Amino acid sequence: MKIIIVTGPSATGKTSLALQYAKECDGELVNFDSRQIYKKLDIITGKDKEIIKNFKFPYVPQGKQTSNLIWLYDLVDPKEYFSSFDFTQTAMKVLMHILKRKKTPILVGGTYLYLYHLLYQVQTENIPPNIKLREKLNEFPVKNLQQKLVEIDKPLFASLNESDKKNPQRLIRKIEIASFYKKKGIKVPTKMKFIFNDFFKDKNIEFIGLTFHDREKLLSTIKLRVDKRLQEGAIDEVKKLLTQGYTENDPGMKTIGYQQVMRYLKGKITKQLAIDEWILREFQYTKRQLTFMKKDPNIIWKYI
RNA sequence: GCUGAGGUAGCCAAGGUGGUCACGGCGGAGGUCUGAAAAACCCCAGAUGUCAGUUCGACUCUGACCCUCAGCA
Repeated sequence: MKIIIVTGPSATGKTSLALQYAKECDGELVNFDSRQIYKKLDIITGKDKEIIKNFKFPYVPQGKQTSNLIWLYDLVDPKEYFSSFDFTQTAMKVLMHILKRKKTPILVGGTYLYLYHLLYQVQTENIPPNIKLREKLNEFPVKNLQQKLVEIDKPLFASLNESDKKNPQRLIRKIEIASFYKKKGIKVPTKMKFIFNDFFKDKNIEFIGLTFHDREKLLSTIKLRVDKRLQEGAIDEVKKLLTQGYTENDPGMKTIGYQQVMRYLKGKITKQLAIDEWILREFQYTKRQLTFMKKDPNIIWKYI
């Protein structure tokens, strides 16, 4: 059985390539873009709804299509949390469903962490996030978070790298984990192993990464992308969300583009500044994703 | 042309009675990544407008010059 994966920065043509594969091997797309999971965030997250709508499966008479061309779009409300764990759980169900019907799953997206967990993570214990605790701990300075973790599990803290030791979000997660184990009276495994997810072991995987050959091209493409989104009505999309009561603190709204446009609409920055910052954040984000992805030896890179 | 203010990294910007590696922020490079990831972090590089003078020693004091801004002409 075949599974195709297409990843890389935005505006590299992931969707077109995925659709090409869909035609070639009777496939169905599975989105792994963390922002497109959200309902109502269409324009700025760049959902290709038009392309999808106009897609025709070959060899299937019109009106007889039973396939869902893309999965995991519009799954949750912007006010809801959705984690990489949630993604993995949902994606596994979808993948099995697609394979059962003898179709080819084509994973498409840019959130490498989601893919990483799907492909490599072995979930040993079920330790859900404690939102109340997080909200409380978010008020704490890093020093206190470090102390707290040291109190609960000193070796775990010691095993963290310099970056994580100073990272509030990661420390809070570690506190959640350490507290869980302590309550159960089990020692926290400081080193957890990564194994290739069993599900993928017997599959024929084609793992494609699309990227630009230079940064200038990346930046100019992002500029054009942002321009396009503005023309498509990005500002109105945010206006509408604001009137519906969404705020910059909602999980889904913590997204590049929405943050900047919201600040513009609230009169905090000029429109030009909002646009410039949107482009800059998008560019920086892409560089971070590429840093993460390039460690994955399984990706076959294609430069455009 | 005169008067005033000022010239510190790509941008913003602190400083001092002259004395080890000149505070920061943004941006840039490189990284981190196990239930927030379009998140949150780590880390590295980079500067005293020019030329003289005073001094053991000047980014700091003096002078000239160049440039910027404001006001007056």
